[in-house]
Amino acid sequence: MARAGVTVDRLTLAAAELADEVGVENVTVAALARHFGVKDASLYFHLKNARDLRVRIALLALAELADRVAAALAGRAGKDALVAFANAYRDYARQHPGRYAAMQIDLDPETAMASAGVRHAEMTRAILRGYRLAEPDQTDAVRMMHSTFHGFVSLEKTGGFRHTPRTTDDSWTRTLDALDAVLSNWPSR
Amino acid sequence: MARAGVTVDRLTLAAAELADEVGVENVTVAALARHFGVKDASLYFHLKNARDLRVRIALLALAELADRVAAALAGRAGKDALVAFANAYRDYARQHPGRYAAMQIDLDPETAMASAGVRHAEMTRAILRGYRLAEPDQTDAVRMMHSTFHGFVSLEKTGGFRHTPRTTDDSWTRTLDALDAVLSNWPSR
DNA sequence: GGTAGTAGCCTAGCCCTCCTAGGCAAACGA
DNA sequence: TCGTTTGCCTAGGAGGGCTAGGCTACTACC
Repeated sequence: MARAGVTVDRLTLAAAELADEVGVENVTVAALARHFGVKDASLYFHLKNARDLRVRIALLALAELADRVAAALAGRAGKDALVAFANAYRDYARQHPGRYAAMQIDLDPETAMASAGVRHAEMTRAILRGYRLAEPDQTDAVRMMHSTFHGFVSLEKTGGFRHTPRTTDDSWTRTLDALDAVLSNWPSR
Repeated sequence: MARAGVTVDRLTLAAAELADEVGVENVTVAALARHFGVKDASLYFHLKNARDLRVRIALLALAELADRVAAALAGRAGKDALVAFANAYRDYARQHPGRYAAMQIDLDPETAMASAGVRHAEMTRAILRGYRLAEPDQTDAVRMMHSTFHGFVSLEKTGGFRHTPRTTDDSWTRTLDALDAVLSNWPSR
């Protein structure tokens, strides 16, 4: 009988698309096998286990996001760079809710170090060059930035902002204004 | 044979404790049934389904958190209130990781409106009284605050800050300083 | 205090997912 | 063309989610 031509990469991509459609929690090895017209047991030739699959989705998403952020950041500095970074981040999360959710998985340290998350962290730090912050303020600022972005995006997604009529887009713009303001004028100890 | 004396409240509490121990994703109806020395099918007399159980954990957590925040806020104003709120929030999330994770479930609008999440939102807004912000800045500031808290706590938990030596406690303190600074000096449009 | 009704638990059983063991056939390199 | 590897298969066990239908312990009311 003809082979389906399954590879780990095709598997990961299909899983990522499935995640965006039906949510990560519904990305199962069995569903993926059905998508390829193959028995679920066959996929264990390519995958270690179900967690392995989710980790691969997360790594794919991290790489894609880092690419997008890098493209958005090219040739920009200061607030311009901050806004471009933030919008690339939020847009990715909204266009790929499943991939974004998958990214939140707890990676073990070695995997995390080998992932595009490192590139991501470096780019975040690069933005702060425009704001002239020395250590340890720089680390604190990086953490605050990332917290704000991630927090906003995930609250927006789970409907945490639904009870107020104001559009989330407007709040997002103003939050970035505020972030730019603190970074420009970081409080001293 | 003697009855186990299972009630929805006891079930929810046990599930919340189980969530803190083994993670929400491992809170199963079957595991809960074992804990009460009862068959899993019996629990469907008390619960609609597995999702119902998770929603109940979320509602319990929201109520507990709102209580803690309310206690922390009593008699405080300005930055003092901001810091007390933030610490109550973060402490709860760290002491009850499973409950906190359960809180992130997507509640349907009616359930959300009837939950302690509303109280929580009101208290967040109350803090801003000390900063004299008019609408719509107030809403934007509430959203930014909540985003920062949630983002920081969840990144801290999933290990997003592990790659830098600086302690998360220090970054947290400085993030609150920065937040206080922007709220005190909210940028105009 | 007997008894009807209901609340609380049971068994049986179906479907789904995860995963392992062992087998066979297609594709490929020598 | 003939192994060897690669890719898929069947069979099956373990465990979670959930339904249907039945029995029993408790409660309330006459």
